[in-house]
Amino acid sequence: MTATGPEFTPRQNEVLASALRLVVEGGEKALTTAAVARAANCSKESLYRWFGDRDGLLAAIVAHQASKVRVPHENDYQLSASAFRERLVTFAEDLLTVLAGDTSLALNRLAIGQASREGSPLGRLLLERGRLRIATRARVLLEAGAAQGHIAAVDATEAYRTLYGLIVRDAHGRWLLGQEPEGTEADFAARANLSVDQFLTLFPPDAQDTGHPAG
Amino acid sequence: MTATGPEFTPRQNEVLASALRLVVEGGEKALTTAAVARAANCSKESLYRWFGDRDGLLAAIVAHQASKVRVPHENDYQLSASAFRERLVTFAEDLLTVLAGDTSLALNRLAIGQASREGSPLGRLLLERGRLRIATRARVLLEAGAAQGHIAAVDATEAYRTLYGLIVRDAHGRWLLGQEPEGTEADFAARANLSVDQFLTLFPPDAQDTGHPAG
DNA sequence: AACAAATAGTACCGTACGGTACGGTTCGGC
DNA sequence: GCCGAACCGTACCGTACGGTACTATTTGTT
Repeated sequence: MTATGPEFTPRQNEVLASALRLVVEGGEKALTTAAVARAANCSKESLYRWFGDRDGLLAAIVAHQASKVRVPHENDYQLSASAFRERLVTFAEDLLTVLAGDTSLALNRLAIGQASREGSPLGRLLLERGRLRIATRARVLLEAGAAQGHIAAVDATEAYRTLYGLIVRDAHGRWLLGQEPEGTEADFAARANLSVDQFLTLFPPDAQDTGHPAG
Repeated sequence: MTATGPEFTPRQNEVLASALRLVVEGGEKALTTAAVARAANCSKESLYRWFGDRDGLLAAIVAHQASKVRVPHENDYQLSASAFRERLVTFAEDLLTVLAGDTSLALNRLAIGQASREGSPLGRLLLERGRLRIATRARVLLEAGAAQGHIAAVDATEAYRTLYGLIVRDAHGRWLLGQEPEGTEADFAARANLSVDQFLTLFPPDAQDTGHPAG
């Protein structure tokens, strides 16, 4: 059951924050138990007592940070078309900002680098506690928009994935591979606006009940 | 200058193929010099003579495999609208098939896992010899299509990135994180068709010269 | 046949790192 | 003030791995 989060003591959170900094700055290679102990002013013995082993520490880092993914739970109903569009644009900007951030990139690289192992628990953690939450938030918004006739009423997951593709395209992949996110905030805003325009073009509100917006 | 590829001897290619198998099956952790030497029936000394050090071996693996990215250089002109669309669908299917493949995923994971290092040569290698080639091929196709009036004549790079986003969405990210590509060939074909439909909706041929297809 | 170059196989070295043990210190409970 | 738990800091251990050295064997050349 995992009880939705044993969480950690404040001290342990401090240590995890230090460990996260190491990962962000130097990648997985920099995350040795000795380095964490030194950076966090704690003993290796404590690390092992708290997190079991190195893998447990990695998992704790990801879980700790992913738990900070707080999606704003706003009321999406009774939105005008323009307000709905504004919500989508904000979502797009937030998504780009998060994905281009040091922390997100570092944790994704960490989890992806370990994903060859069977089970790939880090990847699952990131998928379930990071991406899934964001996707859920967006789906709620999209379903509300559909209910109010702002967009075509189709499968929210399909619609969300299309929206994601239009917003992110291949940028995340390029960033993960080391290409600098040259995007300024203004660029992100422009990208967000354009992708939402495109999304609304593909899912126009007038479609009566056809499941395929572009068929 | 790098002379577009010093390439390797047949024997060295054999060794690189063995090394690639190790990476695909066990990730970077499985790629120890001893394991490569054992798997390829060669000596560690030869490995170091040929590839310099472990990083050189990694780079050689990526370069070797990336050099196999052979984009079909077809004649894209004098295509009917339906033939042009068919080309796009084929491209989409090929892209999904490649990205979902074991080898691509393993090499991307490898390069991404190392991308924290400054310079991230593996990432650059993959970007320049893999993604860039594919993008170039697609851009040529798109420019031809635009020249023949099959799609709106806009910046080919922008159009390609949108096409990529519509085809791949967040699937690549999920796969990289360890989620199984549940897609069968039929699923890929359906996805390819739908994404091309969406793309053609966003870049309709009738637009005279507006740079913004959805603005 | 003689020789040189390349290579397989193995043994070896140094180090870095995961994990453990231990002494000294702080801190809360009684 | 006393005790035990938790914890820091450090020292320590075993191993795995990157990289090197050496020998035996093959291969190609003259």
